Amino acid sequence: MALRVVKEAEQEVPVIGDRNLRGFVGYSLKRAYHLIQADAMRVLDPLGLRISTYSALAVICDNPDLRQSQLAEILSIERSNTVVIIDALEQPGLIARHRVPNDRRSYALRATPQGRRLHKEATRVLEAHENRLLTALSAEERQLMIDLLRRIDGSAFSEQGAADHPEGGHRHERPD
Amino acid sequence: MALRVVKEAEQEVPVIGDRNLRGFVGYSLKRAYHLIQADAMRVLDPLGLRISTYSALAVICDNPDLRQSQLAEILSIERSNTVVIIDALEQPGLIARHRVPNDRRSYALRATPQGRRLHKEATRVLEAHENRLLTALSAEERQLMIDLLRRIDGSAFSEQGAADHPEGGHRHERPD
DNA sequence: TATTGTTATACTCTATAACTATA
DNA sequence: TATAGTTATAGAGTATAACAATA
Repeated sequence: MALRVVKEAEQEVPVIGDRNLRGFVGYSLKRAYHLIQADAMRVLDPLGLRISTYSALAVICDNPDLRQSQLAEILSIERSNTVVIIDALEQPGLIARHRVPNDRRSYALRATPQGRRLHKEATRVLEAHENRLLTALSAEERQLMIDLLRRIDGSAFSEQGAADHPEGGHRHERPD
Repeated sequence: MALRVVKEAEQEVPVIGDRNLRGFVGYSLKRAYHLIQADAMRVLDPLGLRISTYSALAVICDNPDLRQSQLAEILSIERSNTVVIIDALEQPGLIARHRVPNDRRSYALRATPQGRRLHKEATRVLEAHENRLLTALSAEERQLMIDLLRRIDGSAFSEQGAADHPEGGHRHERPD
């Protein structure tokens, strides 16, 4: 009994927690993204897809004859990282790399019928997943969220003063 | 000239892009998070911090004598992953592991004066970073965004019907 | 038995540099 | 020379299982 009193005394439950971190959009973004991403991975796994391969498959289905570098630009990933993703989609026959007559450097990516079928099924699965995870938000709030996120994303290409500093693209200005 | 015409004809600029993916909150979340995270890493680097170590330092500063397992719970990370983070903070003397008299298994984490100083500076740097990246959003919209994200996060612990199933915490119910 | 911290390991996503073959 | 695809490699974050010390 005395032991229990001591235990409670030393436990000293923190009342602050991460309250101050919550003031950062980035921190709240990270937590929400992690939850959704983990569940998305879980529901895609039985279909043999990961988030990256589903995203690529979706873009390829919607943009026939896309080239890999265009895919990279659309998804904002590095060209080099598209290779393994494309490989993972081509191997099970979900997409195919077709040669382009006029430019033998590039491939025209096209989804196969199986790829389109799997894309449809995965999309249904993901919609159910979001409906399950986002019950706390109304349809309007979900759209509002997407719009706000889109504005963060879009502002990356026109930051404050970008027009005044035409040199632009100064990413790594290590001060050392 | 003829070559240029052919080139334009084959280029076939995609007009869809990721439009369908944009309908997923998870996708927009991922893109926005990635932008913010990359810039946060960049501005924290000169201070010798990463996002994970800054977050841990912030929580430790705000919750003196925190134990590592409590830190893990607050940040929603695995206990095992706190070890390397704590090490990275203890090594340069930003925090200290103090022994707890009543429980020799656990440590009481406390920030040093240097740790508190660096935390303050890093917080200023991160606030500037968010102000720079989130110019597209008003202060009210930023708070709205945080609130919406918090509701996604919070709903993880009280999904639909959770009140009816007091066992709670059923995270990985693999259907296989 | 249960819990705290720990180690080891693996997986996902991302970033960079350098190479090849074409243009 | 510039571009498309590729390879190799590294880093950050996360997840799981198993262990020793302690409760």
